[in-house]
Amino acid sequence: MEDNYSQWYNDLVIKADLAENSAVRGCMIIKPYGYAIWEKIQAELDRMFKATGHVNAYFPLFIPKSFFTKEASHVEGFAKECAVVTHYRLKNDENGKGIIVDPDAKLEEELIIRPTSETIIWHSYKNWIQSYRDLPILINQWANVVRWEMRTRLFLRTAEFLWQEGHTAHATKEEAIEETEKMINVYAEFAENSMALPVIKGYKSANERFAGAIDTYAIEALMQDGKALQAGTSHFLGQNFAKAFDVQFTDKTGKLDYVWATSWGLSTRMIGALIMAHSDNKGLVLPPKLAPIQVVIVPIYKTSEQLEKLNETSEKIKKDLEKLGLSVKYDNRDNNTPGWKFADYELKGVPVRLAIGPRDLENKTIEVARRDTLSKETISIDKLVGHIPGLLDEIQKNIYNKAFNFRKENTHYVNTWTEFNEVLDNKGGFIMAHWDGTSETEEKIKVETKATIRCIPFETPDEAGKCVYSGKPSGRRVLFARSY
RNA sequence: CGGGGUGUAGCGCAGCCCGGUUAGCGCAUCUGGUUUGGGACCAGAGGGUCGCAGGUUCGAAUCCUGCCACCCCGACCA
Repeated sequence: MEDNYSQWYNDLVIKADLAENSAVRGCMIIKPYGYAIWEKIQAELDRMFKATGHVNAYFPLFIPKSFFTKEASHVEGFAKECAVVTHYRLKNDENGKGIIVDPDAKLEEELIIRPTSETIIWHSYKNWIQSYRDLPILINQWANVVRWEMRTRLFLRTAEFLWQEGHTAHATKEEAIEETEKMINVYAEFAENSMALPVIKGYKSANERFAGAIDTYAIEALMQDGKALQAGTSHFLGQNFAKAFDVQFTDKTGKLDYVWATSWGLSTRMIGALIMAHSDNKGLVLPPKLAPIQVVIVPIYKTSEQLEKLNETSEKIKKDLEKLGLSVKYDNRDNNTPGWKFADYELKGVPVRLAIGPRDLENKTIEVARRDTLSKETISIDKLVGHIPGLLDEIQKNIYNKAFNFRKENTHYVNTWTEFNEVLDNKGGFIMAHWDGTSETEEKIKVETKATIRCIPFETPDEAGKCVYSGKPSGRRVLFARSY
């Protein structure tokens, strides 16, 4: 494991052409290649949301301050990290000091740049919901949000980030809880199938719960440096927001009741997760399902006659692979050597690289290289197109298995406080340990070790034990880790 | 907001302690040529208000004061 992990990671991101720090504190520029990864993530999630009955909509970036004050715990949770718009105009300074904010253009009510959209959305829902016939509302929005964090980290915690946020309204508590569970399952399925990232689904403890939620479900993933990353959350909001925004409906029996709510979100942090879960010393390793370029073809030649012949063969291979729905790049730029291109596409994480030269043309062969194992084989061109789809599947599986085994090896079942500290200091990773269920104990553990309860896993067997900290009885183990 | 560190070419850095020619190196860029099966080589060229503002001095990237920005470690968090 790398000691200078964060340094290595920052270098990688910059070298990999993914992002660089902008002049604005804690914001990121997502360069085209990084954005292409986000577009793949978006496309897959959007498909899954629609398959589960959701539709997309868009709400304003600006939220009047008064909206925020309506839900008490929500304000408390977000107040400390809001960017606020106070004026709407600039003017030339009379003393010639350039452009200044026009003091006459002060807004009567300040506008908050959304850190999340519950408040403005529930303000709208009030007008959309009168009867049980208006329910459920199942809306998702793709948006940017701003959270003025004290400390930022590229991809993992930037001041502005892109995400999707789902906001649903339901007639019954049961239906809302079912929705909350459904969406955490969608996230888990996405993480495991598309991102090749094994995750643990579970409940958040009261301390870690979303501001304004009754219950928060989360998926937690383990990064290669032994730290946990919260990869997606789904919240059961109860009737908190409905009450705060006075959203009532008439049910089938004619009785008036408050609406039940959920919200769920997943952000560009996932790009960071992808990088930190799968990368090696040569750069990114992208799972084929999310790779903007799945196959790259690099020609090797000396003369322009050779290149012409290679162009012909390569373009045909490219077309044949594209017919299978694959994304293929043929890189015959002559300003870089093949060796340079090999290294560059490895840095970018392209799953499969094909190299073809005069020698191959003679033998009717082609070199196939895998990014995940860095292995190479030479196969007959005739068999190539039939070979690639299966190879991509295999790579996808292999990346998942590698991450799964890593997590398995780094999940420690500990029973004593000494052991707990030893594991944290020497190995890191996930710790499954008993906990007495109190916020007090959780807080003490956090202060002493920086480890928090990542989640109370859904699928953990009942097991009598004693709290690793207080020694009080516990009915099951929970997941501890140091996290991002 | 507390503790530490860094600001010198597009990027990465040396020079600063101990002030003194025209501020240097690697990568990248441009031109010409030779190259191309794992990050090519040779020759030449362009590119700098040394973070900003004061001060000390005959003379400041270098010393002093103030400010600003960024990074790392905490508190906060997706």
